[in-house]
Amino acid sequence: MNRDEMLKLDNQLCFVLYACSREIIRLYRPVLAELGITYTQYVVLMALWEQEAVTLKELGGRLYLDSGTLTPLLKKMEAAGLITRMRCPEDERNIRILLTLQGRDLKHSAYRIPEKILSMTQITPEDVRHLKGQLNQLLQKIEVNSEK
Amino acid sequence: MNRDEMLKLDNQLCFVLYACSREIIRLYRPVLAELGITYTQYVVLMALWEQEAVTLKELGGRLYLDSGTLTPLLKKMEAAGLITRMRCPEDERNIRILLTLQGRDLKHSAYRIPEKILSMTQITPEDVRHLKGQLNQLLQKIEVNSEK
DNA sequence: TCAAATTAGATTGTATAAAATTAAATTGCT
DNA sequence: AGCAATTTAATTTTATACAATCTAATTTGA
Repeated sequence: MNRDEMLKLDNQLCFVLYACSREIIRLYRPVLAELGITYTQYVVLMALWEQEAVTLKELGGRLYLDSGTLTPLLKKMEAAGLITRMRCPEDERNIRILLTLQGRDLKHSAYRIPEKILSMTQITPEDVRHLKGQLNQLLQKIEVNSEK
Repeated sequence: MNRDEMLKLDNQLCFVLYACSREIIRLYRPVLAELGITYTQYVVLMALWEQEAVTLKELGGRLYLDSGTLTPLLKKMEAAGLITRMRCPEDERNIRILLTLQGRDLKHSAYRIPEKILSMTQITPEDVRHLKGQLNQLLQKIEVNSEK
């Protein structure tokens, strides 16, 4: 591939990732709107359904988001009654994120989401597994490299 | 996989896509900053280096971005002297996007970018090709399905 | 023991994204 | 030709993202 080919949009791994990510999130939008949440709020909830009482810092590490994104997002979710935020007594610098009953209950409505999205994409479970594995490997490589 | 497993973050194809996309764009940021552009501006330029004089509508279709994103972005690029925007004489509703000499010349500085990013990710050309193919297939499936 | 360094979170400023709305222009139909 | 329906670009509104900076709490080390 010559240098002009290398700059073509269709030869960019990053561009197809960027486009795919936005297009899939577009599929989620109407489905999540039924629960009154956005995609970012959905990933926060998934993280908390797995492990509650994490700090903002830990949550950010898990989701690859910093306090500049999370602080306003979590304040909105607190105002919506999904979570509570409280300073840790043992170290006042940390904020601990907890689910409210409402936030915990929302999981019941969320159970049907994965299947719904899967049916919209027509992708086979095997392809999902394969693709997910490759992307996780790529993510690992980037993490290792940017720590240097 | 039971329904609780299905809601785990690590089992979401969408989440790894979303995270990967943002992390790779993070790698581009310092590289593109040397040219004085952002990642979105870079994909606009790549599209225009391939085919100039497209309308805003056509550009949006190519990049999966709508006018709400492109209009302010293109105005900024015009202010930076990279492109010009002009109404089509044959159909005044359309805006035609043209590169300036400076915008066209920026391609010379851009030639070294793909290799630079590749070396930062440590991914093999074979893996890139494979992953790119799978993501393009997924993108196609989403497009076909959301047109219904 | 206390000043310096570190850390977590909040704030600020800039840049995307995308839905909804508005305004302008064109097209198709009669 | 004339006008209603359609198309299109731009604008507005809301919600992320993220770098850079700031503040307060904690830890470190001389």
